Amino acid sequence: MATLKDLSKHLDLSVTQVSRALNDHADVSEDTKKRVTKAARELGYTANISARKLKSGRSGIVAMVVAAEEEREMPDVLLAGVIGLSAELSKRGMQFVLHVTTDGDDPVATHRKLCGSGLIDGFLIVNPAPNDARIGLLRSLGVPFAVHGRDADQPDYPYFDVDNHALGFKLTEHLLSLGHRRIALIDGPAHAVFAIRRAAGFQAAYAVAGVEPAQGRVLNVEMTAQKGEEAVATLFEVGGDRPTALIAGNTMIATGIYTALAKRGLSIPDDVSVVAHDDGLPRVPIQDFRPSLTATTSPLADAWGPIADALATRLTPPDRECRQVIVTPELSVRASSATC
Amino acid sequence: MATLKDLSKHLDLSVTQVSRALNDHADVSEDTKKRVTKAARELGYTANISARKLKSGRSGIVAMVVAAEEEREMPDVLLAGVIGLSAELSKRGMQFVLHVTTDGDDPVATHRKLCGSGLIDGFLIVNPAPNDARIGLLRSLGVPFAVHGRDADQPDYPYFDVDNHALGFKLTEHLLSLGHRRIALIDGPAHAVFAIRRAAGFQAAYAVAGVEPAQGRVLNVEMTAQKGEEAVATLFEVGGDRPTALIAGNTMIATGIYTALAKRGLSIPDDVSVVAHDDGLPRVPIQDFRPSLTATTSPLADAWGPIADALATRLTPPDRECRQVIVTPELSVRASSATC
DNA sequence: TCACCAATCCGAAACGTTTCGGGAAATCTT
DNA sequence: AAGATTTCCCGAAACGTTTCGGATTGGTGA
Repeated sequence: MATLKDLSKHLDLSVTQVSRALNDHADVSEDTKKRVTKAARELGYTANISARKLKSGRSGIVAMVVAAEEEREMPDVLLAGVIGLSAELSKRGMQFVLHVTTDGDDPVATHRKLCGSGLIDGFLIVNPAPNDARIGLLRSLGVPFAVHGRDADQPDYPYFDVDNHALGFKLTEHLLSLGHRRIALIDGPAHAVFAIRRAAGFQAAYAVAGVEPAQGRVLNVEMTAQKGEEAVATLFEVGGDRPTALIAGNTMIATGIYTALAKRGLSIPDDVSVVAHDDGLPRVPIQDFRPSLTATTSPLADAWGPIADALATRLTPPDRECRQVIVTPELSVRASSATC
Repeated sequence: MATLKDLSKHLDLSVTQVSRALNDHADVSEDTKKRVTKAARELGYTANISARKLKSGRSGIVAMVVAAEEEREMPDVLLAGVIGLSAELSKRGMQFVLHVTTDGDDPVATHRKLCGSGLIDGFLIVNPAPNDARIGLLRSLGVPFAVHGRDADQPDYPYFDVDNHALGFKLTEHLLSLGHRRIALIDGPAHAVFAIRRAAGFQAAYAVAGVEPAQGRVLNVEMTAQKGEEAVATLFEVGGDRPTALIAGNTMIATGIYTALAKRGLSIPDDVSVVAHDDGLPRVPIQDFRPSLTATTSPLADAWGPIADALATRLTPPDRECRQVIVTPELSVRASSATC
């Protein structure tokens, strides 16, 4: 592989000047910049990232640590994240290290080790828990990171999040306005912040409508069709107090709900109204639902670009900008929700 | 972060000796080795990988490049691969870099660039094409790599592969022995070596049985339930020459076949026999099929360990062993296949 | 007593890059 | 025409590790 020294010999310039030319510094003439970049292309020069990192501290590599069990919990979402983030980072000339921890070993320890290994510029975190330990560690170590979601209301780090409170509120408010009172929210695991916020929005909608909130129920499950089906089973086996409307945390759960209700001979929306949040997962497109599904929409795919940007700007001195984005999804009313 | 120099000061030893102690060299006393490792643990020392790579050429990082469109084609398989490989490499103290190329840019160029970036020890390649260009590049560059599958009969590189010819042969032979003559193989994309080999095994079974091979059909599709369903539609719409038996390339395709036949009111195995190859994908467990599915089985999960080993041994001088493994799956006859 | 050997240790150089502190020549000010 | 400024350039040091070639012991056999 060609090195700076090779280039400098070939061009009869100092190594210094070649380096500065390639990094587009001010005090090198336009002419030499052209010559240098041309020669670099011809000789197939690529900067040695190890050497760069060693000297300057920048490698352009960011990492994400995911637990294998977490992968199993929400495979589609994580897959979308891995692909989306990796692609967006590649576009920005950065590289993406995915580190899967096997069952049993601690993600926080893994972060600590990776920090010490001296080749990673920053981290990406998805699906934070309340008061997330990984975030705590990275903050205390002063290592840059960006988060999909957030573990507090006013975080001091860059993130991209959906307004999950508003999302829960809108879906619930819609159903309440149609006259529903016994509504069940079937959403992701209770240890996920997004589910907690959505549940809060759900409660808030009851409060604003002046309806006794005890009539609402929240079920926390893994976000798969299978679990959605089981949740419906739980809700409808238990005698008289059946819900008249269901809210699904994503379209996979909604799929499960649709099949479970069909199995029971209950029709949508005549017997039960169903609404959902749509992440835009390619595997379960919302157009495929019959009857068409009333839903809030905010594609996961929209998140990866901003998150990559947030981390990239965070990494570039001297400003170390802290970019924070919250998007509020719109509600689209379709055929799956009707008056009670 | 603590460095070797910090340790050497703290222990009143030379940097050299600390390094040699940590790397378990022969000419350092057992006593100092103990002292050094203890101090390293206490001070939280982690070797700086950039520096190590720069000097010694070893970083412990291996990369895999996947194209985004390929991800879309076989999401479950690729996800399983990413998780499995990452986990297995982590176990061996190595790290796994996943690089997703966005639509349009060339995977081969990406490999070349990564080779030049000076931080990757070797590559993993999955799902090779016949005469794979990535393999050609890495070979010519002398960069170590290991392959899941193989692009030739007797490759000169480390790999782990299923005997896809035998697999296609066994499934077809089974159906032929039950009296079936019009058999359709619905398998992965025509540009994948595994599908080509299976098709060859399919043809070979016809030849050995002395049956006119023109009665068999091979369909190449993306390996999803959706595409499996569509394939059945193609096969059964076209008038009189319907197949009496179907072979599915994996359990996702088999799922599609089951639903498509059910929709048409065709029963398994009375009207149509169905057999499949089972990759052990967690999403579509073979136990869930009704009637139970006759299949060859070889879990993808069994591949990642051997592949990680193959690459790891390949990377360790001086021997640079070339480990090559082929497994032959067994056929389990169940309820989905019967006499014609 | 002396050379010799094994067992431990160490200094210094090197990997390829960035960056600090200057320096020479050309151009501009007065 | 002398100083000030701009423009372009360079040498050398440093990042943290590994490794080469030797150096220092204490002990052994002649």
